Amino acid sequence: MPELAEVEFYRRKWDAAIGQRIRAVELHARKRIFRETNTRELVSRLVGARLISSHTRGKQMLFHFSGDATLGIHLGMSGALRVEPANFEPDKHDHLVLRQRQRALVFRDPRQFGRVRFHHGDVAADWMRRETPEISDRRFDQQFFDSFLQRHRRAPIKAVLLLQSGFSGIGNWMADEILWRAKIRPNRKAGALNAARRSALLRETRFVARESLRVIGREDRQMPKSWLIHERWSASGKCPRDKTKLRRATIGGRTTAWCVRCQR
DNA sequence: CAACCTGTTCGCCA
DNA sequence: ATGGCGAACAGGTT
Repeated sequence: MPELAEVEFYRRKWDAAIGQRIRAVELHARKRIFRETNTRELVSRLVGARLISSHTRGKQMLFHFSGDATLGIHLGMSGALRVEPANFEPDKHDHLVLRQRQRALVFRDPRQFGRVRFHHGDVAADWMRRETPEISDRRFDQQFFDSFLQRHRRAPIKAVLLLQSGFSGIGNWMADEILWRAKIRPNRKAGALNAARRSALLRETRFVARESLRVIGREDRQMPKSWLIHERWSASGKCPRDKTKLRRATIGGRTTAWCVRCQR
């Protein structure tokens, strides 16, 4: 499931563990999820360390532990974080288990498009750093937005919205939602949007990011009925505005749903 | 049984 | 050198 707001939702699941010591770490170093990660160091540094804090940068989660240790988790397409009782027994897709006295912190990812990283030291590793401003950041302004679209002017706007180097945390359903709200056809070239439409697109990008973060924090997380997300999966999906049957096609390498009537 | 999937990275090409 | 695009990664679900 994981895009911006869901990543935030999963990150918070491990908040229950803050301040507590890790007593044991269980993983299988050969799994793809640990590609290019020093798992021996991960285990040796995390055992005995306390979880101090965590945050997200786009879809990347960062968990900070005592002793300058940072665990990075990316959920990929099918990843999830859970908190389980102390006697939890992992199955084959539970790739990482951090055991505390009262609970087990679990990372599960059947498809293993996600990734577990580890870094020790007070100087940040490349994967922890990020030049890209978050959508909510003041630096994500019209100037940044316009120059990013200009740089990718030959690509369809849908594909541009999926580039994490500009739209931190935006994924497939959010991109469709943003374009639908801004009434822009997903296959329109990014460089073909005039100033008024770029302004609308920035506004709707901020709106969708802010609203999904606000709503998805709750356990019964459902976006409002009026949102495109409820219609975009079924073949019979209709535009929430004018009830036109949605069109579906692959744009920017992903399945895209849009309304041919109100998106131009 | 086949098609499909809320993500990223790589190699090829323009 | 930079950007666009299709393929590959893998297993569960429809």
